[in-house]
Amino acid sequence: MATEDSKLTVRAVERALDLLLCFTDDSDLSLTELSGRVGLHKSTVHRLLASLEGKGFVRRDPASERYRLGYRMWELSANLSQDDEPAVILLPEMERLRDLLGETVSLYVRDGLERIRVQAVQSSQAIRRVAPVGARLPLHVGASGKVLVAFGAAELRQELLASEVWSDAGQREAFERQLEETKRAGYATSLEERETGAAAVAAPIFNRAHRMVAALAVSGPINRLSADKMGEDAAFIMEAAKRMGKMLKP
Amino acid sequence: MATEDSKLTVRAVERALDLLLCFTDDSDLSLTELSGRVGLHKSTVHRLLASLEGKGFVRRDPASERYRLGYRMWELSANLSQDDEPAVILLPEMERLRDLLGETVSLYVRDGLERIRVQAVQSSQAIRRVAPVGARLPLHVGASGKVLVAFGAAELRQELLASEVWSDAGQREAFERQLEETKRAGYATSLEERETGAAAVAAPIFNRAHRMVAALAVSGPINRLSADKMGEDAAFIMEAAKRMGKMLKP
DNA sequence: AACAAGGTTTCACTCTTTGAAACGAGAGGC
DNA sequence: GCCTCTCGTTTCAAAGAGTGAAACCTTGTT
Repeated sequence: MATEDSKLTVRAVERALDLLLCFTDDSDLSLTELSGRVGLHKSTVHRLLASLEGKGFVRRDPASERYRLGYRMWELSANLSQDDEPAVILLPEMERLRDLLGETVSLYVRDGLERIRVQAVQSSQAIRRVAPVGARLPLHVGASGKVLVAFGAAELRQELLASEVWSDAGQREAFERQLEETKRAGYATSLEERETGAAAVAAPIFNRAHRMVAALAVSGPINRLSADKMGEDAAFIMEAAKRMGKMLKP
Repeated sequence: MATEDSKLTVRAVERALDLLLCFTDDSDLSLTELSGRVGLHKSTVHRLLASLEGKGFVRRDPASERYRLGYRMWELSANLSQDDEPAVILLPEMERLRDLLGETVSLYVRDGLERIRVQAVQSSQAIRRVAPVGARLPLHVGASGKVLVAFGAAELRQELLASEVWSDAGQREAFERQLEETKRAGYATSLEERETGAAAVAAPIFNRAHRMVAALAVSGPINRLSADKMGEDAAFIMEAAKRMGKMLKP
């Protein structure tokens, strides 16, 4: 890939943010590790880290001298969940749906060519789908991925289909067919697409301006969520999604 | 103040982080607002925001076109609470203390010349101290501030006393006396120092290497937490703090 | 239609960032 | 005790990257 839009962004900033993103995989890292991770010279990384540390985005563990995310991140993350965030507003409704169906309920929003699980309530059953909030997942596998693409902007669909995520043309064409099916049915399903033994049903949530803002997903083990069962549950999920859409701000 | 260590940090990165910090006050901001806030030219801010947006740290509300924190922040904040974080490990003990005393319990760590409330469990009483997690507060007022300074590094104490936070020398000297009293007693109290009608008792939490890692505070309305009552509660709080210290990782 | 108020892009100047290399500071090993 | 290896920090010259004024575009308003 070429330099693309070399003028429109600031390289040093992007590099610093790449450093921050290293901490999604590991909680603490040394300078040399970070340097290797992002492929930059030690001195460059050191300078960038000093800037991050100065603003409190990164700190050094007093004992190990290793770098970790700083407390400014705690401060910022506390302000993430504003009252107008779907992840906050829809939580009670998600709990109701969880209690109704007995399975784990998740809420996804799209971010670029990926999706983020911004909220989740776990099933209380012994065998259940565990869904950590904050997880970033691909858009081209899973029920909510299909929903987010099928009911999203046409440009997104083009961009995803033209991207490099497909193992072969067959996979891409199968996905395209599933998109059509999703638009027709109003919901999507997935059987062991991303995790073996796991199944999911997902439906779009539209705000009052008829724009899709999130995907609501119910997921669990395949022996409880058979194809038939998912078809039945879909009605409840779509109804809940409709109700949720009316609760949103804009 | 002069340019200080002009060579050791990266200006563009610091500016970008300043932009991110603007979102602790407001959930969404326009380019012009941000530009005014940080005192930089629109085009500069635009370029920095493009970099932040490209990495997902900032996004634009599709409806209002205004900037907000992006979903990468959700992802990162989900990874903040590692299993070795005091804020996570100590939560059950904090709940026990809350049930024992019936008042709001908070956990603070120092960050620079400030402190962050990294965890809190609210009292269940109708009149109670509300303590949002993530809040950044000054070090020179409040019971936990005194604890964090009194039992912290000597350099920190020097730095704080030499800083510009004091309204007059009398205030600073009173604070120094309270530090001595705190070290002697093993805990600190505050009566309406930061918020009128609020009182607090705080004790240090030391890890097994005898380094102070956090301050444990119990706070409530001044009519329930009289000076006498605080003295009695202090024993429970110090005992809880001691127990908590043994639960920490390093 | 003309205007105003954001937001976006261009462009020349130069200041800032960059990475190699030198320097320090510990931690083991011999 | 000395040497060596590794990791973090600072220095420095070269140039590439960031900066902000200004022009441009887009959208909504009078």
